[in-house]
Amino acid sequence: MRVTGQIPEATVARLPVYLRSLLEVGAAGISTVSSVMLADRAGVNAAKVRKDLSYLGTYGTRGVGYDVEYLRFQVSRALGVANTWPVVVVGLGNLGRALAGHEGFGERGFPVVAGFDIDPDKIGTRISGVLVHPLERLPELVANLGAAIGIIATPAEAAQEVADHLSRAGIRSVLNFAPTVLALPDDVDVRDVDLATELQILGFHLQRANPTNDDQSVVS
Amino acid sequence: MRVTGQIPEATVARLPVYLRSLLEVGAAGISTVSSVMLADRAGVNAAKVRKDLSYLGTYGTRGVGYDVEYLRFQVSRALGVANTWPVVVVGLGNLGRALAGHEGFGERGFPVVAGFDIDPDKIGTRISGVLVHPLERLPELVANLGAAIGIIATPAEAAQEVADHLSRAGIRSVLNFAPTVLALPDDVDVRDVDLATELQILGFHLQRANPTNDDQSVVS
DNA sequence: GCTTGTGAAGAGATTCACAGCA
DNA sequence: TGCTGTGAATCTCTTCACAAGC
Repeated sequence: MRVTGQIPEATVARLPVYLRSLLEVGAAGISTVSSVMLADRAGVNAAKVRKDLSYLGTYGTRGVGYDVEYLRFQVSRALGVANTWPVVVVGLGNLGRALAGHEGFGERGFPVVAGFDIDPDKIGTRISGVLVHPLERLPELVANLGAAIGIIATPAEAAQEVADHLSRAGIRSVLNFAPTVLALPDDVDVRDVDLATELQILGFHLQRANPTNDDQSVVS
Repeated sequence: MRVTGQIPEATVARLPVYLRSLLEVGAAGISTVSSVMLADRAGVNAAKVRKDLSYLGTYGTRGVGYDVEYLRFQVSRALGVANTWPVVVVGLGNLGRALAGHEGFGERGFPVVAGFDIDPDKIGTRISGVLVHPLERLPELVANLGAAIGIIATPAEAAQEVADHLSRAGIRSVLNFAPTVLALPDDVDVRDVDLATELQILGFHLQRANPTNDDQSVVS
């Protein structure tokens, strides 16, 4: 007997990757996968796949592997993929526009139901198919549309204020693209995606790989 | 004596956040920060800040704190911010366009120097100020422009092939926005940013917070 | 006094290695 | 025989707690 209780965060973060792999494998007409094959597709090692899946339940068959369709169902269920979580995007500049039009969102149960901006020229227009409203209408529209997730794609200076608005409007999950740390109540779940930071991390490794004169290991 | 050697990955990932915080604090005219203040700005705890900074060297003053300007210099140096790493963007759809025009990149030493796409209508045009070339010219232009980082913003189906092209063209760092796992040689550093996955992780927590009928903890 | 720097303890994640079972 | 499921070992990261030093 196994109680499907606490799933480690690191595992949760990999479940979407496994789900994707299972969809690919299923589309290829394969009906059974081993942990090795899944690991290969997901870019991790087999022991990790087995350990991760074991947190969800005992869904494999020893000597055989996992039934693709059944495992796909179980991973979907664990992720709550059956649910639809409507999303609002705040800030329809460069990046907000791309996010509003990102097809992957709607396909995976995250329809973008409204946009918000402070630019009067944008308000009332459709950007990437999403109608843009003034920020003041956030509380009303979040409630009416049942929005669950807010995406912040504003400049850093505006992000905290937007986050406060979202939080007050009842949003409990925020995906933040603004390069700033948001202060929000504990019951609001925030994930940061900082594009420039990602490049800086790559840059760090490049610099280590190509040490220039003054930047080798240094004794100080 | 301290040897500035191996910095843990988790620390490296936080350095850009500290750097940002230091810039903010500096702009506010503050010349000395404590680990508590920095931690606050960076959204982590003070012990972590001190431990992280201790991997770079001994740059604080007991009883006082850190000199903002000096620490900023040291963190910049560790990150290799003095270097400029030219970036190419492959795939100028929705997202690629936004990335090509993302101001934060150029500002932080990652100028976007060329775009690549297979769409003949895009080739030869400027998208977000970046000239778009056919994929075939990748090797030539990567060499001529000294590009160090490749951003993949294509559909998943095209991503592996693009990654192979980048790798063959000499690119050693890849930022991948395509929702697929790339197979690349070990000397190529890949970071994945999967937007839909981020939402799925938020969705997982939402579902846990609002357990519906069939999805509570289950004994199986 | 106050704050850093850091060993040591603790928590969490990964990997190993093998028993258990089709 | 082959592959899963999982304790145990290991590694990594975080946090604690306090000596060192301004």
